[in-house]
Amino acid sequence: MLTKDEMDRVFAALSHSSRRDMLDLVRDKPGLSVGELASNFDVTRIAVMNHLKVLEEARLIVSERDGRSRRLYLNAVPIQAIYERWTDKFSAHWLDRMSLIKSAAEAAGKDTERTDE
Amino acid sequence: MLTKDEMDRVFAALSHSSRRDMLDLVRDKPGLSVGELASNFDVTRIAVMNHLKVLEEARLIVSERDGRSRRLYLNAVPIQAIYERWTDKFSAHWLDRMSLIKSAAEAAGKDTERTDE
DNA sequence: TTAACATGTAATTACATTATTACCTATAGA
DNA sequence: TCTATAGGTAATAATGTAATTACATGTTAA
Repeated sequence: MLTKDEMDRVFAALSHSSRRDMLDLVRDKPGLSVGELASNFDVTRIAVMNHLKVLEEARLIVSERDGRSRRLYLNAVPIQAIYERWTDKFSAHWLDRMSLIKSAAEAAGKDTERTDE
Repeated sequence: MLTKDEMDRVFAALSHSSRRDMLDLVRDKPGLSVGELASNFDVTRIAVMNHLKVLEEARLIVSERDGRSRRLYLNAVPIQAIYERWTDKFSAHWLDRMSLIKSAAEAAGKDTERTDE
């Protein structure tokens, strides 16, 4: 279980699409270096490092030094915690109420580009 | 499945802790009015409405008019989509690599205050 | 119709995040 | 050593988000 503060950091980290992309890349190439990671983005290496810092402070990415480079890895623990938050706290209720919610959505005409997804 | 743009809106909406709290409240009292929701927060009603707008644009909350008030409901669909993203795209890999990731984290000494060696 | 109420919009200000340039540190290998 | 390389830090500019006050719209009930 994460503290409220850790939860804040994880959600803040996930709120930027480049950072979500970074998680995808590190997942696909565990042990990727900072430079290799940065080469996948249009922004500067420094911008990527700033994002990396946010991800590391949220503990979504962990790293180990390897000579003059640094190897990056995904850390699943915070994601597991979020998964548990949603499933335990939300989904258990939400699933029970799915039909109510869906009908409410349709009645409100807010969900109308596609009435069925 | 959500578009990249819809995904952006959902993560952005979830990034603010007041908005996550609002989801909890609406889940617990489906059909809650805007004013009732606002009474749970220290900020102004307008600030709450701004948050509400973000949540509605992310389709995490839907609403129906009821006379001069508005009833709010949770919409589980975007959460389901995220859940599927993480589980299909991330967790399947992450779970396979848990031990690798954990040992990497410990080697880097980034994941715990305790240096267990 | 009118008063009170519930909600909504606009414009502004304060604050936080993102991306940049310039500079600094540490390592591998000729 | 010296130099190219990989990474890291600091300060700042540009952009985006959050919260506010003031005003506007629409609904109920007397």
